[in-house]
Amino acid sequence: MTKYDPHVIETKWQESWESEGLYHVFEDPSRPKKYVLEMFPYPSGDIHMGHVRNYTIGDVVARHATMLGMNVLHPIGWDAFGLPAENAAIKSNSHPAKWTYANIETQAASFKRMGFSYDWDRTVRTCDPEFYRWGQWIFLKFWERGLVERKSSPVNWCPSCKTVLANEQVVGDGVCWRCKSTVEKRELEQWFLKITEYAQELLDDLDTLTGWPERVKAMQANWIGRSEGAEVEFTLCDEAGEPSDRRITVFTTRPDTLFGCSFFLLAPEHPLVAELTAGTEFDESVRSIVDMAAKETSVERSGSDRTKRGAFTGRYVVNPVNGEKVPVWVADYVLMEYGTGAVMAVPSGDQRDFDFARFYGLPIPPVVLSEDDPLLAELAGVRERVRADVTWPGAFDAEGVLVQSGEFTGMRGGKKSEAMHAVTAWLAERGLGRETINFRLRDWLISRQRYWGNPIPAVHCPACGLVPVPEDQLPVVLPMDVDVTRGETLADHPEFYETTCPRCGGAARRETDTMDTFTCSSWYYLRYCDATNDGAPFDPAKAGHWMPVDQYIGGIEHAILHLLYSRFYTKVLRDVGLCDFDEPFTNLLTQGMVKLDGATMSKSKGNVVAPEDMIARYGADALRAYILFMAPPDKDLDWSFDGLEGMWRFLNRAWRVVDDISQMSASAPGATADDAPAKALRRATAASIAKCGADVERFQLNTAIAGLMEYVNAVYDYRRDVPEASQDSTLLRRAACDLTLLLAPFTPHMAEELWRVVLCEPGSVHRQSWPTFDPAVLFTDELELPVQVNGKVRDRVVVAADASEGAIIEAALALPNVIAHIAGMTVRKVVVVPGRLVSVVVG
RNA sequence: GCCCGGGUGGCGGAAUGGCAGACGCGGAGGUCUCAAAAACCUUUGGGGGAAACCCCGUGUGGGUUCGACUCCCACCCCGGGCACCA
Repeated sequence: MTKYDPHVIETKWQESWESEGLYHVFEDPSRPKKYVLEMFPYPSGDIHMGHVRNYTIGDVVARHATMLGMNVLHPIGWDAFGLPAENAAIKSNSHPAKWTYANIETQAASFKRMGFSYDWDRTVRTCDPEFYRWGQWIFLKFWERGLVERKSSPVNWCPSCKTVLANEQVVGDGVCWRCKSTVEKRELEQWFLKITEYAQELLDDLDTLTGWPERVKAMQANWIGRSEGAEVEFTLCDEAGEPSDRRITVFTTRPDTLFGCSFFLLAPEHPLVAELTAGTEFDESVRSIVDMAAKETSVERSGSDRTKRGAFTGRYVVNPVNGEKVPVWVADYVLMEYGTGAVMAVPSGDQRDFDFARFYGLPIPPVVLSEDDPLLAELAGVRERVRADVTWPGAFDAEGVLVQSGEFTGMRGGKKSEAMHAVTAWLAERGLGRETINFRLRDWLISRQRYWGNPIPAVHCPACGLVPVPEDQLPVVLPMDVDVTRGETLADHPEFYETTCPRCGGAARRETDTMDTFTCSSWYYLRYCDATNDGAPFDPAKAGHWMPVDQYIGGIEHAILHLLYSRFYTKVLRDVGLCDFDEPFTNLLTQGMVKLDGATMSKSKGNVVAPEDMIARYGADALRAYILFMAPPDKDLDWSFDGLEGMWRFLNRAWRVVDDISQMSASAPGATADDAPAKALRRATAASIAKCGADVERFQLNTAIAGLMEYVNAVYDYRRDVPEASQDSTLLRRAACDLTLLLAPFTPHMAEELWRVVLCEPGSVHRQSWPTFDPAVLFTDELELPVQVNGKVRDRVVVAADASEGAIIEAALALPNVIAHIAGMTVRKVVVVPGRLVSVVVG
């Protein structure tokens, strides 16, 4: 009789596994490979419950796959660059590297204490030169392919983080993803990766990701934001309508409404605005709109219930489709970032234009009418404009029939309509427009004005311009003598930035911006395949063996950011010739958040439940099993202490029954019991093996554990129902061994102790095969089938497993409660679902 | 507004068109004990009934089906993403 003592056995086995190299893995082509990966952590400090959940899910999946005989890669590493390290260094008067590496040590110790089955030899830390060197190398490959651009544009600036941000890092109501400060727009010259060149493929390939959750794919599709339409050329003209040689292009999804364009709009930031109004009487009023827009944040400027403001520029453009002269206005609701920053206003077909037209008294000529619009009687078939206003309360933007639209009158209009294609074709023939696809996705701004990041390998040469650092000079090493506590960045270190041009040898300045941390996380999963390679980021053959990641597990908060960037990197590396696959992550599991009373746990709120405290009390195995049991992995979970005690009880119950069975003397040879309890136990064993495996494969880890509880209950039932002297110890020992094997992925330490010490079985439980069973055991001689009368269960019938349909019906109709419910009625039909139920229809 | 996901006991949750509520927490009662803890046993959706058993019940309203938590249509509510996107 031994006691379950997790504190002794857990650390004992952790040390043992490490010295045995139990989780060390190498490529073995003789077995099917499986790459199980959890999103790597940021070394923020102690681990929290979210980590426990994320990495436990992955560990169960990896261990189960290993027991199924697969060649499993299950690595870990740290996403180690980033601003929190700088902030922490300032606070503690230290260096970001010191803080980062110390936290990595702490987290690594916690992960080991949780018993995760990582191959530690493949550990990646993105702030190690051995890693970031290859991030720079990949950047140069992007550059060679024309995917790197340095350009000036209005960018997001976080005043608190003192750096620019990518669009994807501006979240919610225009706040910084990390510090939640409101982001400002600034016109700056920055480095971009041209992710937009892959917009169409990133969108199209979402359809191939059948192993991804719908909502993640929907979020990415939303973010990429494809819309089909046309570019249309408007020609600037003078007040008399005499055209100039100056054209302004607009993007529209509704070229079919072109005849309804009654004014033309420019964004306040549009470069033409100042030029058009300079020195005219309109300059002042236009400037007031421009200034007002500039002062407001993008949050203040958005919101559709806001009154739209604008000013006439005094200039006109010619509508290409009818030669009409329309006034050019500046309007604060036109965005420079989307389309061309210029819009053809069709107030009858667009609510915003409608509001604007009403406010400033501009005409609203109807061009697309609903079938039931009374105006249709007046305007049907009318090609010329006879009406320039409507009595509608708002714009009509649905499908309808064209009126007052020249030769297109009578066609069906709407998005992607007949008229849209016809008008676009007409424009294209005359060189006045073309079909276009517009994306919401912007290029990825990757430069950061921060120290603790991967230096951008570029040199500014007064003679040669921007020059890439040659490959053989990589890495551009991040110097360690920068004092962030004094607010220093690389730009404060002449010994870093003073250099010579790699091309002409003249004096030059090294780039002092670093790369967005998301560049590191966009390819780290490839590095794990070949983590110590010092001649390349990875060997394509090794990546070819392991990639793509079969199962990726992480938080939903990366639905756009990390997952989109990684997909982009993979596609570029494929085009570079380093990968032969299109997508990095075949299956994705987005695990839910761990909350406390509905709120996210955070140190600042002081509502953190520390995993370490739970381990100290119940051990890592109980914590692992409990966090999995609380809810399905993809659902948010509200932490509660109540059930943890129950999980502790379950582990003790399982321990006790295995321990008891291990001490039974062997039953007489050949004396295999075949009574009902023995059959029931055999069936329970087989059913549990089947259920547990199937549940793990579909990530129902909560029901997998529930199934193990049922199994333990079944073993107790047998021990209770059969007198001790008659119990079949062979059968029980088999059950105890199978139970231990099934527990192994979930509670690896307890299972190991039971296997090696209590049951005295040879070798590690984690080197055993997943248990199998004889399906024949699942069949029974007799079945109990529910009998429904008109859809309601009224009785149960016991029949032989091989009974004929006729015999089943006969027996069912003879049941007392069935007779009572069909009395006085006619049996119309009897449905027998084999092995399931009997359904009697009466009327 | 558009796009996703969700709505089941006191609670976490289960049920891949077939007995709704598995498993666990919590509750009630009991066994063991001087007592407690631990362990074990019984019970636990609501209502009626002594019981057999009956009625109601998976956000709402319809539909398909012998049979619907599950499939279809419409709607309500909650969570999330996008959004003055032309």
